[in-house]
Amino acid sequence: MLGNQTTPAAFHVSTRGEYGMRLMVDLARHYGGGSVSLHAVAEREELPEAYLEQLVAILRKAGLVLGKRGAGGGYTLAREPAAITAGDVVRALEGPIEPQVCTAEGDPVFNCVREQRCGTRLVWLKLQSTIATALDGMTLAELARQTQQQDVTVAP
Amino acid sequence: MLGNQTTPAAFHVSTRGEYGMRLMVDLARHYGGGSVSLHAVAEREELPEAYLEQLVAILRKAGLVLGKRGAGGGYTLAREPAAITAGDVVRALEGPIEPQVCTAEGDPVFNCVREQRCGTRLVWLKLQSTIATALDGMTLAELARQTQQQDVTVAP
DNA sequence: AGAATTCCGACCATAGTGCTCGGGAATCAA
DNA sequence: TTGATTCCCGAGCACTATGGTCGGAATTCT
Repeated sequence: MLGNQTTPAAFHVSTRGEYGMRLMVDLARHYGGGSVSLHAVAEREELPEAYLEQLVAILRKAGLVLGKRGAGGGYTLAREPAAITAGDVVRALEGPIEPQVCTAEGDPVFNCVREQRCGTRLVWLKLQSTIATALDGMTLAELARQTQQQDVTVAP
Repeated sequence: MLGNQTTPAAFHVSTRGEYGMRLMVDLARHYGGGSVSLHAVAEREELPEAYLEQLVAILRKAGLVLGKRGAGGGYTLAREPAAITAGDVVRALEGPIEPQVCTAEGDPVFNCVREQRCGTRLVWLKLQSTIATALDGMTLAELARQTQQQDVTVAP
């Protein structure tokens, strides 16, 4: 392509985050009811099962889900739904919340020589903390519950 | 690559947004002092001038800057620095703030059939409004001023 | 006229996205 | 023990986005 203007969308969450979140909410809904197979999730959520395998592998390595092999096996949440936040899921699948390398989470990295005269660092810092706070404030329990009842009315 | 785990970073702002924001803050600092050439900006901010041309073209089409050709020409902000927000700049360069297509800005699009039973839509909705509020709350005037004084001390 | 500078569009290399496919290993049931 | 089920693992692949470069036209100032 070229000097393209059609910049698609800012802060877009890829299918990793999207599908992964749906997977986790699905597991939250069935929490306490034994293992859930990826096949079942893929069917309910209408997602490609082979692709979900990749995503759930990441979630397992992040310690968010437990896998059980064999017939009757499947996945379960590693902790109760109220103890897993949207931030946990997003960070596992999409990486650390980090608008810029100089605004990484946790450690205030000072690897940029322009640091002091940088007029834009504040933007990305604020953004980082804002996003993190929002995501860390939502648990899978809430998300699973919110959709039990059908009233998804959000004021703009 | 393959089933890669090294997911780089979530909510990463590309160089379009990064460089563009630095360009705009630079223009804000020189607001009222006539046109500023891209050459000067590129030198001060240590950015590739040819690439900046592309970015500033987008900003001009978005009505955020004005270009003046010829010797002594350059760019100026189209409005006063206090009337341009970080959100304006980011939206122009990176596209609308839209974590998911079903959570586009402005119009609550209902193009998703899963809508009602979708447990994750609330996450992206909240994220969208959170990000937009943060970015729209910062003006170029503030950013330009903040770095005049050297105290960039932000509590984590 | 000549220099400066914006404007415009083509081109290109690399990496990330969004999957598919094949096969191995564990577990359960008949 | 055989087979079905399911997780687990790694390779491959098409497409798009990213992050630029380059050459040249048009405009304006001196």
